[in-house]
Amino acid sequence: MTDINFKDSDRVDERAPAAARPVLTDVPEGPVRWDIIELLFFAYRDFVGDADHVLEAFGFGRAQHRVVHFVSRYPGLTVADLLDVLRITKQSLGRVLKQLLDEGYIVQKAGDSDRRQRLLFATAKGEALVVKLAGLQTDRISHALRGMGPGEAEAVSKFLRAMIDRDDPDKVLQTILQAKAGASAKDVT
Amino acid sequence: MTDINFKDSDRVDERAPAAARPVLTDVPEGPVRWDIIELLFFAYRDFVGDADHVLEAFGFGRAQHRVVHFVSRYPGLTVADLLDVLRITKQSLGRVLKQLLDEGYIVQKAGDSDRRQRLLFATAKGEALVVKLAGLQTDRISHALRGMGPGEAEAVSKFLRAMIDRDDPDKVLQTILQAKAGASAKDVT
DNA sequence: AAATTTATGTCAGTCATGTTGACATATCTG
DNA sequence: CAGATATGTCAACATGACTGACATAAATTT
Repeated sequence: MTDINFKDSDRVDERAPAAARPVLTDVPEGPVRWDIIELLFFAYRDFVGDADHVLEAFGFGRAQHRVVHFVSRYPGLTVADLLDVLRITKQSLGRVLKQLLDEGYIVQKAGDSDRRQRLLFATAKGEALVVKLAGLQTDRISHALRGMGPGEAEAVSKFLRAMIDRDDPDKVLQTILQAKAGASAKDVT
Repeated sequence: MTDINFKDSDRVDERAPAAARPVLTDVPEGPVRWDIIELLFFAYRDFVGDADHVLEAFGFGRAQHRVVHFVSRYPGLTVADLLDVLRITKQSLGRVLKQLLDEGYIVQKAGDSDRRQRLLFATAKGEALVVKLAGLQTDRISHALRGMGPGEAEAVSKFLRAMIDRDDPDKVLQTILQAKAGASAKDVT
C-alpha cells in the first residue's frame, strides 16, 4: 500500500492580514488546530451516518430529518423559525415540508394570535421517527461519553456551545443555549 | 446538517459486509441526548459556515474544500484513499478533482512503486487556500477552547475521537486516531 | 505468456436539495 | 385604507450526490 507522507502537524498560521471578520477577530493567532478540524469532520460524518441508513428505508434524506426533528422537539415552531434554524430558503423548505405533511409526519395549525402563521407539530408517526433516529445518535454519544467524568462531559457541552455563533440567535438556538443542566426544552412559543 | 453523504457501489467491493454494526450495539438504553445532538448540529453548521463565505469567492463549494484539504494535509494521497475518507463515488470525486487540477490547486504524480496510482499533491496555491480556511476554523476553535483548562480541552479531543467509527478505519483516519497529544506523527507504515 | 484483478478515468443519465426571482393571498398593523 | 408581514407557489437553474457501463494501463496470478 502507498505511504502517506505526513507533514508537520501544527504549523504556524501565517495568513494574510485577517480581513474583515466581524466576530472572532480578537482571537490571537496560534497554531492551526488541524486535529480538531479533522476530528470534527470525521465525528460529524459518522454521527449523521447513523441516521442515514434508517432514513433511506423511509425514502427520506437528511433534509426531512432536520425538519421533522426540530418540529418534533419544538412543537408550534413556525415556518419562519424553521427557516432561521436550517438556514435554507423557503422554497427548499417548502418542498421538504410538503412531503412530510402529505405523508403524515407533521401537521399544521394556524396561529391563534397571528393567523397568518402556520404552527408546525409532529404527529405520533413523526415523533416515532425522530425518537428512533435520536436513539441511534444517542447510542453513539453515550458510547463516546462513557468512561468520561462529569467534568469532562461538561467540558464537551461547554465546547460545543462556545462553537456556535451567538450574534442574532434564533428562537430555537436561544432555547438551547439557555437550557442549563437538565432543563426540558419543549414549548418555544 | 450539512452534507457528507454515504452510499457506495462501484468501489468498496472488498470491504467487510458492514451488515452487523459490531460496535455500539452493546450500549445500554438511557435518556436521549437531545442536548448534544442539537449542539452538534449548530456547532457544525457554524463551523462549516466559516469556510463557505471564502469558498464562494473562489467559485468553490464544500466538496472542493474537503478534497484540497485532505490532499494538502496528507500529500501523496491516492484517489482510492480519498474515496475512503470522503465516502463518495469516484464519479463524484472525479468531477471535483478535475476542477482543482485544471485550476492549479492540485497536481498528480504517478506512484513509483505502483504506476497506476495517481498520487495527489497540493500546489502552493492549494496550500494557501487550505491554510486560509483552516485559519478561520481555528479561530472558532480557539475561541471555544479559551478559558478551558488543558484537561477540558483533552476531554473534547477524547470525545470527538470516541465519536468516530473505529471498525475498518482508512489510512488517514488511522493516522489521526493514532496521533496522541501533540505528537507530530510521521510514517505510520 | 496469458488471464485476471486493480486503480483510475470517463460517458451518460438521474435524483435530492440547495439557489434566485417573481408573484399571489391572507392577515396584521399603523 | 395602505403597507408590511407570513406563507405558498411557479419556474428555472446549480451543485454534488448517485447508478450503470465501459475503457485503459499496470500489476498480479496462473
